[in-house]
Amino acid sequence: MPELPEVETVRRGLTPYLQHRRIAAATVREPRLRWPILAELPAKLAGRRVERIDRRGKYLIVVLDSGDRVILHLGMSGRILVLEPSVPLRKHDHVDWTLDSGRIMRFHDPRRFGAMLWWPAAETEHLLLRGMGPEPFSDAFDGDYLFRLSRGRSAAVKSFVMDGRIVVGAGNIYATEALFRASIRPTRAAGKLTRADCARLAAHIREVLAEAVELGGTTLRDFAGADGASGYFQQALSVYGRDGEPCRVCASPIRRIVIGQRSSFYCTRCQR
DNA sequence: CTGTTAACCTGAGTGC
DNA sequence: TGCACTCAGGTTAACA
Repeated sequence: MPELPEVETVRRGLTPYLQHRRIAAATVREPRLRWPILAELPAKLAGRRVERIDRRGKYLIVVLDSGDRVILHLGMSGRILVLEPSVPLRKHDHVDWTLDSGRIMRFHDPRRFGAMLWWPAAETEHLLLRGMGPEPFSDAFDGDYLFRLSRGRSAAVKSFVMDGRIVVGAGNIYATEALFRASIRPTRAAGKLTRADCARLAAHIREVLAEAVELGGTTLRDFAGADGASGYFQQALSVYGRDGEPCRVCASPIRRIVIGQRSSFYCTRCQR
């Protein structure tokens, strides 16, 4: 489900329901996520107030009044919804936070690649977040940065920009779309990009992510924001999932290949 | 260090 | 209906 725009959409949807609210109780029905949920998490959460929700890459960080934080990740299939307590439980509803408003924040994740981790106030840095690349909207991320880091790299440029140590937030959909907008074939060795290529690529990564955030993300299967609404960016997809269909620019057929075990799509004419 | 691959897990869709 | 198979928006660990 979630790349940066979807995670940001969840953050924005969640914030009005969680910010400045107290967590009355937490229930963990299935602790076996990507990493096990700390057994003491419900006890640690009970009575805490939520200061705010931050985002770093595809991670959500719930900051508590105690200074402790909870790191949330949605993996491939995770969803977080705020619901009335009368809504019946479904399969894979692994965690509930009951808020003092009476509503429930419910974490649902069929594939369990997601995570809910405790980050104590005393720890300045979390292992998971260490070594992450810059946010795509930050000043640190631009064409010069991409050019510098890509020198000598033989890996496909698509794998390169999906590597969270290079830049965070661009997953399979948006990396694919940004490469189309930048007219760069996803198989090109990162080290063979010119300065101009890198400048276009950085700009288009930022642009496509920003547009997707504004449209509430991409809903392919079951992505939904905290209020259950779906995103609208799928209507703006140029190549992702369009294998065999005509390019919207030149009408050449869009081709599907596999790079790094992930489906990739590109226009054989527009992208070199 | 870089690059590639398998692995984690469940469900939906397709073809026979 | 049932079965076999493929695919899915992420990330890490293990390996060459």
